[in-house]
Amino acid sequence: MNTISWDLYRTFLAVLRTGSLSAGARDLGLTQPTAGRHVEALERALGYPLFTRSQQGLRPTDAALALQPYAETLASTAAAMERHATGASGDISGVVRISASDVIGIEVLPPILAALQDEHPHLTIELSLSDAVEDLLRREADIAIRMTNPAQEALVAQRIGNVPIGLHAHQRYLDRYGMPLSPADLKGHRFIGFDRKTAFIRAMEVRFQAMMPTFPALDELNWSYRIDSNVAQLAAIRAGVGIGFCQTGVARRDPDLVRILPDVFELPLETWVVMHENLRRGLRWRKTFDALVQGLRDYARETRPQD
Amino acid sequence: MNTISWDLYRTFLAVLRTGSLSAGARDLGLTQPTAGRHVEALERALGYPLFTRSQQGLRPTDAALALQPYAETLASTAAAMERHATGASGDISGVVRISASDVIGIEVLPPILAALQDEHPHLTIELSLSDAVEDLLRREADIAIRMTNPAQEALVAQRIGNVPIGLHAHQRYLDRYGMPLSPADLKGHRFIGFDRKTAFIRAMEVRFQAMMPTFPALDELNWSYRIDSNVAQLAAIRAGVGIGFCQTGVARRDPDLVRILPDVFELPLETWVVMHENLRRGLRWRKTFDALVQGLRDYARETRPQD
DNA sequence: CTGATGGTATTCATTTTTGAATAGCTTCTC
DNA sequence: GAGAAGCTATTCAAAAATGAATACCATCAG
Repeated sequence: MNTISWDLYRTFLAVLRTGSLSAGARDLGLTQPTAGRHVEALERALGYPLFTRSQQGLRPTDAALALQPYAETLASTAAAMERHATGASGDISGVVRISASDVIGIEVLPPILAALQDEHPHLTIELSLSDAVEDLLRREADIAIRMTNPAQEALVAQRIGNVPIGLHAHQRYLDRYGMPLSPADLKGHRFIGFDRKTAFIRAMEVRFQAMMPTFPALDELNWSYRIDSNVAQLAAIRAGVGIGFCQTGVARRDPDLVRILPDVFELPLETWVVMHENLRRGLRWRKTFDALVQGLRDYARETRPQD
Repeated sequence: MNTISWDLYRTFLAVLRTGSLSAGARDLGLTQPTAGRHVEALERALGYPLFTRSQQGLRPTDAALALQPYAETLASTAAAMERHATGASGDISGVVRISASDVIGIEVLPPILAALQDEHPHLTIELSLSDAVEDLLRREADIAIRMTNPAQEALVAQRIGNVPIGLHAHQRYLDRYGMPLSPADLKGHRFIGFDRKTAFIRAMEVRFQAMMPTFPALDELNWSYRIDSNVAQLAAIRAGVGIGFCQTGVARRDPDLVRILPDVFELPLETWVVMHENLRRGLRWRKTFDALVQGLRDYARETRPQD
């Protein structure tokens, strides 16, 4: 019995992801006939079909979908291996992949990483911005900036500190609609919030109401601008759309953003930098990790009222 | 830039594991020249050597060793994928890989699994026996029998119960050397123990001394027969070599094995059956999981004094 | 209805990969 | 010191995988 070529798994995944032989082949730098042959060979090896062919693409069967997680793991591992492999080991060069939330990635990381790259010009940074927690054990990223204390073993973690979330609005908005001076004042204002409520948001709402009993019920507020992206919420705050949530560290940098009711509303948010411990010995990850810890600590320090 | 073929990683790993092109090729069903060409191609793609060639094989460079963990993950994932893929999905057929300690795998599992296979003749069982905890998240096994409460998420776990470890000896040994009736009596006896002390053993020793203050210090006992394998320890107990540690459930099955000082010495040992939650829907894993839980619960029940 | 776009299947020449055979080296055993 | 066993490197013919070209089908916009 001949074992199955791993390359077949790769094109299988590409076809599965893209939904067609042509697109999958394009992603892989192959041609459509070879992609077709790979899928065919895999199906022959397994003894059952993985896709139902049609003129507008290939629809995966249940069996194919069941295999997808494995193929995804293969892909992320191979990508991590290639990242690790490229770049001389003694030098600080090659690729480091960082996972962070979109706000951090857009508002906070650029200057930190720019300075790092100034120092190490051969270092390439891959930034993966999403609130989905990428799995460091599965090597979907090398280093992650997390908002939860990482309990998993095999990870190196450094606590940055608490960068709380506060309520903010632009000065222009406040000039027109007035500054809320008590929780009750909030009821008349326009609020920027989430569009669809994820499980995380829901959980936070509950925690939130429990923590801040003087705060009006969230349902009673006027959520007049709803968008899921935190960055887009921030943009809305800056544009004077209304009052929204935002990390105090980010808001503090913009002189026109004003914190609302700082004594009443404050949602703590722990920040951690986390890395797989296998990477600890690699110079480039170590340096990047240290730079992130340092840079984020500086950022966290800005957060505290210091003036 | 052309991406690296995943098959190169596979032969890279085989060569790394076996230490030579020839042996690696043999494992993979290839020939030595192709294995050599694969390694060469990988080195060319990365831009640095992975092995130093010699007449007696290939010695890996540091860079190669750094890449090994990734390749191992690839291999175990690909193996899991193939296991998952073979066997029709509606039927109970294909391969299930179980990880267990050697004692459990040799003394307890055979009848359970035999009954399961009687019922499902197309089911193939792979047993991986070691005390090394195989990682279910990394798919090194499908189902594991663990002695610790599995804290990781993404796992389905069922608690079996407490199957404590007790001191045991063969009747023949006791006839000749006498039955210890108090902890102090133990000092004159011959003991069967571990050869090299692992971190786990050391930790258990500490816990042990703390739990059983009336027990003599372990250093004072006469460890006259030392062997790391638990199965070999059991064999030694059965051969009348001396007094040794053994799961009470296993010992109870052999009428000639006598428990020593049951009221004084008892080391609790929790048992769990654990599985990756992705496999919950697969019929063959579900069935095997259930059979293991049922069979081990029966085994645990035997343990309790019931006569 | 027509043309553009994007998909699969098939054919065939070309390129690439592979294996068998062989030479040459080292180590170990008798 | 002879011989066996195990290894790498190289050569060359055979086998396998690939890509370009093409036919053909579905969908959508105008």
